[in-house]
Amino acid sequence: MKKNIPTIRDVAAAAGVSTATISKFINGTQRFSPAVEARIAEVIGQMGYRSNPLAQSMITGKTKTVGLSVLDVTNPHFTSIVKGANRVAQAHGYTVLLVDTEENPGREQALLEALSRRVDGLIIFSRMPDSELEWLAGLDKPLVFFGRLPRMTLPTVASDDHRGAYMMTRHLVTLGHKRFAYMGFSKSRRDEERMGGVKECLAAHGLELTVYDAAAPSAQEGERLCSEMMLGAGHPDALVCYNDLMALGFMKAAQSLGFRIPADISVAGVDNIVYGNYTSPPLTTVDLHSERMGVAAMEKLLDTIAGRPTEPFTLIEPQLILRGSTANRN
Amino acid sequence: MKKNIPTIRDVAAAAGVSTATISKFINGTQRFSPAVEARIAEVIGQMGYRSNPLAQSMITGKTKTVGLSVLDVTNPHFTSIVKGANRVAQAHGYTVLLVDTEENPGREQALLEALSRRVDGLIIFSRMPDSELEWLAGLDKPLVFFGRLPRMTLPTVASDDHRGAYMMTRHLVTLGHKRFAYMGFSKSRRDEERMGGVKECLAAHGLELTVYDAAAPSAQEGERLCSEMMLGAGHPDALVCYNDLMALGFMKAAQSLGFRIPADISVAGVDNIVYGNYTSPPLTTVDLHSERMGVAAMEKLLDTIAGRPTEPFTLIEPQLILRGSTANRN
DNA sequence: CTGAAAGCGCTAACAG
DNA sequence: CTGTTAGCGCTTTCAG
Repeated sequence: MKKNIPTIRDVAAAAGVSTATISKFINGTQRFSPAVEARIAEVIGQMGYRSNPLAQSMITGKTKTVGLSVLDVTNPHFTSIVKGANRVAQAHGYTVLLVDTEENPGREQALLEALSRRVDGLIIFSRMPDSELEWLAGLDKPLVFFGRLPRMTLPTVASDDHRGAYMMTRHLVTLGHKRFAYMGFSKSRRDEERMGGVKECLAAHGLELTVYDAAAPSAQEGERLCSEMMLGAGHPDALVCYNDLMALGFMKAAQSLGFRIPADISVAGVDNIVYGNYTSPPLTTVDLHSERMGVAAMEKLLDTIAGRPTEPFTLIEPQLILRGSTANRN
Repeated sequence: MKKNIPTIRDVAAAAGVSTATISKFINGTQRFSPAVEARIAEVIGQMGYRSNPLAQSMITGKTKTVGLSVLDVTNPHFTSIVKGANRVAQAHGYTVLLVDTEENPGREQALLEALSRRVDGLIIFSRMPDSELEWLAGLDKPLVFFGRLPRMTLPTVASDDHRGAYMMTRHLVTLGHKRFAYMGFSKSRRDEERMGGVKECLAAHGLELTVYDAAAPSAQEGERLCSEMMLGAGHPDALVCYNDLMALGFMKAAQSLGFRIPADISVAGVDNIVYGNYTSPPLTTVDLHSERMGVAAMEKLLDTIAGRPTEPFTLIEPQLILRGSTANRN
């Protein structure tokens, strides 16, 4: 099974030319006499030679590869981003190397460090504290970050979470809801923005907000927090969740506790993951345009790599998606 | 922004030792006098030196990195596999580089080719025709393949799809269903096995099967095929889908056409994706133990890389998950 | 204990 | 058109 992988030297020898010639031929850097080209092509063909990208990268400093690091490949929001990024990268001849960091946040730095040296640029979705963000710049690679940064030192792509949450809340207020709850995930950088949007809107209408905090942005946590929220004295009549996953979990648990959605409580999520379509009732949500975020981030990265000028900050506008999980109380 | 990344030579010079010493120190290959070690550590620290993994890999031939190629990161079945594989890899100090091939099957070979030279081994989920499988072996890398192979030339991990489908069908027959339909996805290697399981069971009970074929293993296709299946003369009373995604789509479409599930038709999927829990009714399915498959594949790969002996073939047993989308007709 | 030197596989001037 | 000659940044004998 140990086929000796041929090197450029083997090929050169077999074809009776120099390694430089092979190199130039492979990369199309230069043309040669038909006789030589034919010979080279033939030898390469029968030896099954492929240039070693590592050696190639080491000298050119280019890998035609970009890294994309996400928090959880299991979350549809992130996989949509991946889809978008992938499409753009492929169109430009780049390969995307995906890394899932959530399994072990402690290893994130090591992971990114390792990845950064193997790619031409990085797109990062991270929960890293701002202090460590400095460190990212030290990687000395073109880099695009997801989310709003306090001091915008890195090129970023972000959704307008505050606005999305505000819009959703505004809608629910208009529908006549009075007792609001927000199921958040405070470990996320964006939780604050979303909760802020909800609060700001409620404040403007003189309404209160009860906040619940999940340990993970998952359906399971949504289920877990449900009984706490619904079985106290006077449950809320409108719930905005940090994301759709949590909303899905909540709805299931609420329904199995005997509550009707949206009759007893309106539920809304954020992300517009595709599975929100398949629940009963289907989930009202805020579309953050995940895929478009992936596209924008990859375009920005590729521009940076190519030395093209780019906007340092792209904000993607949210959009309300109204479905059956919210009702009119007027 | 252009920090000159320090090389081993810079460090050696600054520390007043040779590059060889630095190299050995970094890799812990050898110990040195406390004085020297302290000096080196200090210099490395303040220069922020990190060895270049490319150069390192080029010479050692090891990357401490493995590639995992999946058909669609958007499909929960695959992301579960990723989770499992990731966990094992990290536990062994390996980094997983994930690649999504479905966007462009035509580019799959190029993608794998590129990836293979950058990693110590590969785990591949592919729709590649058997003829091209040969080519994979030619990559000359430790490699684990998902699915049953005709001529088992590669180490593989597979679910027992035939058995799972048989079990599910058996259960539906026992429940008293008479008119069976199978919604397949013939482009997949596993479709045949699943359909075979269904057919074999039905044949044993003298029952017929109507087959529908989807263009993609997606919820959207499930929705699309629904009207065709349900609005003809005499619709089926039991449907087994190639996967849960298709089942989800079908259920939604059927319900919006006014059918009740499972009263009018029992629906079952395969994969046991988490979202099957959040539909109404929740989806009956066959758990293929995706995550366990990822674990098994990664263990097998790591064993191969380390030169440890391994079973060439691992079969993961399926398990029936009974939920509300199937009913008793007796 | 420490260093000199020979490359890994490939590209990039620079000659011819 | 084609070849020579330096390395890229690092590891690894092999001496000292």
